[in-house]
Amino acid sequence: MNDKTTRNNSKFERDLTGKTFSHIDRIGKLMIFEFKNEPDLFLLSHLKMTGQFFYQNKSKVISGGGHSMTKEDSEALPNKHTRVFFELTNGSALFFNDMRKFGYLALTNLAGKNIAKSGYGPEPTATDFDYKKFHAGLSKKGRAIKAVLLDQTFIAGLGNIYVDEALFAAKIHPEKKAKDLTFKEAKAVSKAGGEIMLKSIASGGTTFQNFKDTGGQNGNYKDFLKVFGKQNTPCPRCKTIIKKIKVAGRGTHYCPRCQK
DNA sequence: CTTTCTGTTAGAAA
DNA sequence: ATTTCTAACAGAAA
Repeated sequence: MNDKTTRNNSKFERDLTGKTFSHIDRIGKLMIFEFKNEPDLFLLSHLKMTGQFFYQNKSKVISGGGHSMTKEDSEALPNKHTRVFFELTNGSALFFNDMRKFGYLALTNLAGKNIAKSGYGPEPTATDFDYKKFHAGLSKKGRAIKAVLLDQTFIAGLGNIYVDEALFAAKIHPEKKAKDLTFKEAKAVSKAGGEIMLKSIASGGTTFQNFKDTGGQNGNYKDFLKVFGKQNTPCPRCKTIIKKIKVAGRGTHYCPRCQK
């Protein structure tokens, strides 16, 4: 929650009190909450680096007042990283936690939601993802392929972990110029990216340090990672030691032998 | 102790 | 126009 939203808390509360969540949409890493009978009201939320949503049913929601610091209480919500929480009519609650405060919740209207959506490129998970168009786009980019894959306006949804994993799957060096990818490579890396995302979603995401899902569970995709965080260990394909370098300002892991 | 690193991206600078 | 760098923040690790 940034300062701007904090200052607007009372308006934020006023605008949402009595409303009913009806559906949660998404584009890239942006969550879009919709409301029953409110076609011109949307709640946008981005988790950025450390944002988390937690849902607790009635029995677990604390009612306030003094309590001892037991082990169980260490997971009590709200806690010091809780920026916003919603008390729902069935007695349960939804908490938005964000240690580093980069994430946000923001109310907007239909026009605002559409503007936000228009800033995103196609999703590699889409069944109609256009590989030809993707390759044509790459051919105009002189930067490293990794930088382009992280560019949400160009292709939506991939973050640092999955870009490294997709480049490894497609055997492409992260610093290779985007324009130098063949059609075959462009198709392979975008296809791998989409498949990796879907597999990760199916296993609850990647818990790198302290990510938890809405119910407080770790993600299990870390068990499937091939190169991310695997620097100084053998490549699962060729046993060459995985390297870690910096590309586009981000920690980048790759196999110097497999990825050309 | 200080420095560097971290799952993201908007906005400034080049 | 496009690309790179920096800042926003808190905490863990080196």
